[in-house]
Amino acid sequence: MPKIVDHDARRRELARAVWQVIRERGVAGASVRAVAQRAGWSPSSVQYYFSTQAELLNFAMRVIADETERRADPAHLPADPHEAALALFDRLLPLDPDARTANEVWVAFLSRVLVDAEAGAFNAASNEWLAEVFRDQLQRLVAAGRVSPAIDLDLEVDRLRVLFDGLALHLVTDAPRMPPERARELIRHHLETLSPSAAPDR
Amino acid sequence: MPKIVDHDARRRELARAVWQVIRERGVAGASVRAVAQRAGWSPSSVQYYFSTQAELLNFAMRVIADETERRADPAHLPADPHEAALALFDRLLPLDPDARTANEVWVAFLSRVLVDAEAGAFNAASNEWLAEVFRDQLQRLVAAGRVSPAIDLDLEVDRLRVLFDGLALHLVTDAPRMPPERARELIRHHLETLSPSAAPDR
DNA sequence: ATGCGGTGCCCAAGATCGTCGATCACGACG
DNA sequence: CGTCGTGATCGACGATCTTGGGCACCGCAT
Repeated sequence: MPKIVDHDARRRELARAVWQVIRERGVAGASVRAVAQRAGWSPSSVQYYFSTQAELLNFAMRVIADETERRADPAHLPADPHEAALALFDRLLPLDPDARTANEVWVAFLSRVLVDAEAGAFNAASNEWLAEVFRDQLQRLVAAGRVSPAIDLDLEVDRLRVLFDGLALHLVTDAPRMPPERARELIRHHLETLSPSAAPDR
Repeated sequence: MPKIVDHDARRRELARAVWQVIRERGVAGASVRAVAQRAGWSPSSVQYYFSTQAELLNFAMRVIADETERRADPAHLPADPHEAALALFDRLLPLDPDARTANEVWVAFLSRVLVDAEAGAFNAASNEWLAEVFRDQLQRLVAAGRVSPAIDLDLEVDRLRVLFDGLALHLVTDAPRMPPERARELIRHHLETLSPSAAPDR
């Protein structure tokens, strides 16, 4: 067994190069050759770890999804459900530069969801995961009396999912009209409207 | 002046070929050659009308955007503001195959919004237009007593924009979990929650 | 009617890309 | 010290986008 290399580490290293190239030239510019050059390797070396370009891009996408899920770890959230929900959105929305970069790359990957079956599966799984997270948060808020128990949970989960993804999209693609503070305001307001004490005028 | 051809008509003809190819082979299959073959021309002829592939796809998207704006023409909307709003969303959301194709192209272009200045400007203008449309609708609903006059109009416009774009995104990228009927339901429910008579529990 | 110029269309070549096969370097183990 | 598998590379093929040049044809001026 000669010259043992940590394959997974090398693959993650290449994934980072993919993100950089995508941010600089867009997903269309994320050629195998460009990624290889960015990472300081020959195109053939990249192919040694990813036999196909789709495999490379899909892996880069999966790494982002994994990091996002890790960020959402409920371990260090505030005890109060309402505070916890707000904190969770702060972590999930692309409000800081790192998360913003991840979301820019994610937006770029969206085009592949329509074309690549595996990317589509990742996207579906990611949506499924987010639905679970939001369902859990809403249930906690209901249990704490911060959200009316009479809501249609499935419907509100979907509304929150859609609102969240639209918000993430606007934060990245329409920054001038959607600064981070505005996004926080919208989330706060939306949760407010679910409150049992919410007057219809507010 | 020899052999005069209506350039704009020819360009729209090619745009239609783009939609057909996208529907058959996806966005990735929308190569210049494939579009040319579909339209019955040589790749070079297409090049004569669109010097670059991005230009071709850009134009195809713009045509669809124009048609969408035309479809949103409030002239033939129902008189009742609430019915009119629902009808408008039916027209704007990618519920039928044509509108769906348009939105697939839109999703594919989202990645370019971050790296291409022209795509960015187009996206910004589109968002601006949509904000105006939604603001107008909300104002009509308020005037008709279907939406509480106490709402923060700017905030609700933004919430509706974000909800709408998230909905359009999910309709295209997560069709199994977001069928057209569910999208209609979400819109109806969201407008319901803005109603002055909306009980907090519903 | 006839030549001329511009328009519409196309071929061919250059550049880039994804992928495949063959090849080289090298270190661990027998 | 030889052998073999791993890591890394090069070269080539086909497909693609793009550019530059060239061909055909139409309509007006002469």
